Amino acid sequence: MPKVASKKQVTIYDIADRAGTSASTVGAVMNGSWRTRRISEKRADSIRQIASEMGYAPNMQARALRSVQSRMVGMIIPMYDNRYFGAIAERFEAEARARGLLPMTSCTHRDPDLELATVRQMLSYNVDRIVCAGASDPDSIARICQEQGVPTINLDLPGTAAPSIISDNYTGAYKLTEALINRATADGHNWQDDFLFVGGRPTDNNTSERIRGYRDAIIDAGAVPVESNILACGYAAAKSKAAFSAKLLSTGRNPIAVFVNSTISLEGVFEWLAQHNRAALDTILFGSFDWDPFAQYMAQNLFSVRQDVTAMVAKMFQIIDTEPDSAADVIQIEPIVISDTSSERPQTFP
Amino acid sequence: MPKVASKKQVTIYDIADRAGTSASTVGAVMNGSWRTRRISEKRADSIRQIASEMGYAPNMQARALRSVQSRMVGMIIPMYDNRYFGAIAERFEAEARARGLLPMTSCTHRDPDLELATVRQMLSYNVDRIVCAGASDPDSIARICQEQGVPTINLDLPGTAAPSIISDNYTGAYKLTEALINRATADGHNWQDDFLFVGGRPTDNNTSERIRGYRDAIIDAGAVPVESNILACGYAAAKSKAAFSAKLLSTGRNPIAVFVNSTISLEGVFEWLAQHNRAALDTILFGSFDWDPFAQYMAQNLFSVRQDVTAMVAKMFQIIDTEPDSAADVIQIEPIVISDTSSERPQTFP
DNA sequence: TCTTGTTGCGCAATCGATGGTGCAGAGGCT
DNA sequence: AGCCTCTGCACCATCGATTGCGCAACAAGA
Repeated sequence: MPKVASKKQVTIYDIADRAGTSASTVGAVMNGSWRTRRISEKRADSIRQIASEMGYAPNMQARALRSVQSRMVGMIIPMYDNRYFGAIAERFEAEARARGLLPMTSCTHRDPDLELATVRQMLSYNVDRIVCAGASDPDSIARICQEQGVPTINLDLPGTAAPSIISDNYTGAYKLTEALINRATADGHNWQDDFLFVGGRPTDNNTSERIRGYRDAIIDAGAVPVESNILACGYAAAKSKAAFSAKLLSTGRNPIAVFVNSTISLEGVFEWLAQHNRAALDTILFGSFDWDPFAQYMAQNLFSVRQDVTAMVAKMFQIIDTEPDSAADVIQIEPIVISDTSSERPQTFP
Repeated sequence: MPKVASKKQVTIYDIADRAGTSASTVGAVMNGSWRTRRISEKRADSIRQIASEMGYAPNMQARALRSVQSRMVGMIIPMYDNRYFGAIAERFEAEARARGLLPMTSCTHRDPDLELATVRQMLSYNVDRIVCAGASDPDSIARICQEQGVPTINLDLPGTAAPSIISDNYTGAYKLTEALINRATADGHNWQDDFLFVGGRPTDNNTSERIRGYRDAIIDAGAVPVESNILACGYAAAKSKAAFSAKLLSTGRNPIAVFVNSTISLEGVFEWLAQHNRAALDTILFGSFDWDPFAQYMAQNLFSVRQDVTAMVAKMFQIIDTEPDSAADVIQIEPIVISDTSSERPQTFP
């Protein structure tokens, strides 16, 4: 990066000169500690006046260097390619800003090495806290952060070394599966052998909990889960597309219902169907764990689970605000199950 | 934010002690200036060895305080609720990381005040550069950054006070409009009075350029643009939904074609149609300036313009890398026009 | 008048890395 | 032996804000 001469920054020394006082007094006034340092109201006012005239802004580097607190909070997140993570980033930034903290978010592509490298980089900048959203290995991250005395907190995927805020994946998946079964049954389908689960990593907590919910709902409906119908092939659209395609080509028939474990996996499924079997888009029942507006409005028969991102991030900051070093509890937030939108009144033009 | 005791960070002084040398020597070795400071190869090796054993990581606050360069680059962006801006954030982070810079991105909701406040906050942290992506008022931002000697660069929306990298909106819109007209004509429709333009802000450069492309393509097709068909009502889904709804209710008929100026506006249009006029989803021709996978796969008759985000961000960093203080040129990158996907072979099961 | 307390503020060290400057010792030349 | 040139490194001030400590001025009580 080419260097450009950085011009004058107003410092507390400049203000002290103009105010005929000392830098420490100015510093105390500017950072709010002036009452405990017994600076008079009058002097504080005049300093504030001069500071605002001169356009003073504190140098956060200097403050962080001296006080160790940087007022930066970092977050790693897998991707920005879906509404769920987009909303997490957005809420995280808003809540951080509301507290005067500088949010730094970085997407790490579900790559454990990149996650660690990014966290190390953030630690170099003395971030006060790190949020691991959807991290592959939150416990390793928690460990290296603890060495530096930086607390972490997990979002979306839980860990055992720091508090975690996640959705109630089991219940969400159970209800979503149940809704699909009810609809399939109402439509007179024999869904038992033709109800797929597509996407996700079998090793991650979210996927395994959702599979558990999927299985239990099937069992409670009096059927037997078919293991070969569970295609936990990863999240990426290309992977779910390939797995879904292979499954359909091997069975030679359309499924009745498909539980898709993320919008990004749903993208792969829809892409394949749009290209090879468009009619099935209107006949198969879809369940999506995560919500996307286009999928929701366009598919006639889509049920979604929408995770309560606002509540999750709010809860997370509540923990950050109140508990300095919290236990590694897992807090579950109930997601919202959305039935398809086809219930609203049609209003067609002739 | 509660304070947690921050433990020992390894510093150059700790390493100097263990290596039996001085902090300045260690510093020189760690930051790469050791050759010009005539540190011997042997000593450099032993210091590096010890540093890695002790797990040294430089304190970037201290470095930034002393050297003025923070190695942080900030970016403001409107939202993360669509693929276009999500991709911009993702590419920005990747390119920054490849250069050893710390990316900081923040979404500012197209709110000029929030944009300025966020930029000021970033300036407090001495970011080396600020990228204004889709900023409402990039020139004001450029001005306050210039006061601090921090260069800026505009992405997506141009400004006059800093270099800008944008899509060739005129050409993209012209081609998109042309494609829609060709299809409508081929389908035997009389589209001239029923070709809407929905979404965007008439005051922003992208919208006005796209409207210009839309108009010119209509004129070149031998028709006359209808001003009341241009609904530049803002980008938000709720606004486009309301404008589109009002238009349809006032004319009492479906349009033949709709040019929608962003996926977020398309969301509003689709939402209204899904709720009130679902059949029209399959009959109206849609053009979307910006691409979304679900919209693309699900709509039978959607043409999209996909902006070349990778090229745009690469070009931006090329300017950042090579030209210290570049002229306020506007560089246009050609976007890609995508016809609907209905051309691929169908493969339906019985 | 002299101690004791309180108010109001300045001094100076400090955080960790950077970079200008100075200086000892080795080696070469006359 | 005396002088010069390099080599290799150490010393120290500095960036801007924070903070422990100290001290003058004044009031109040004895």
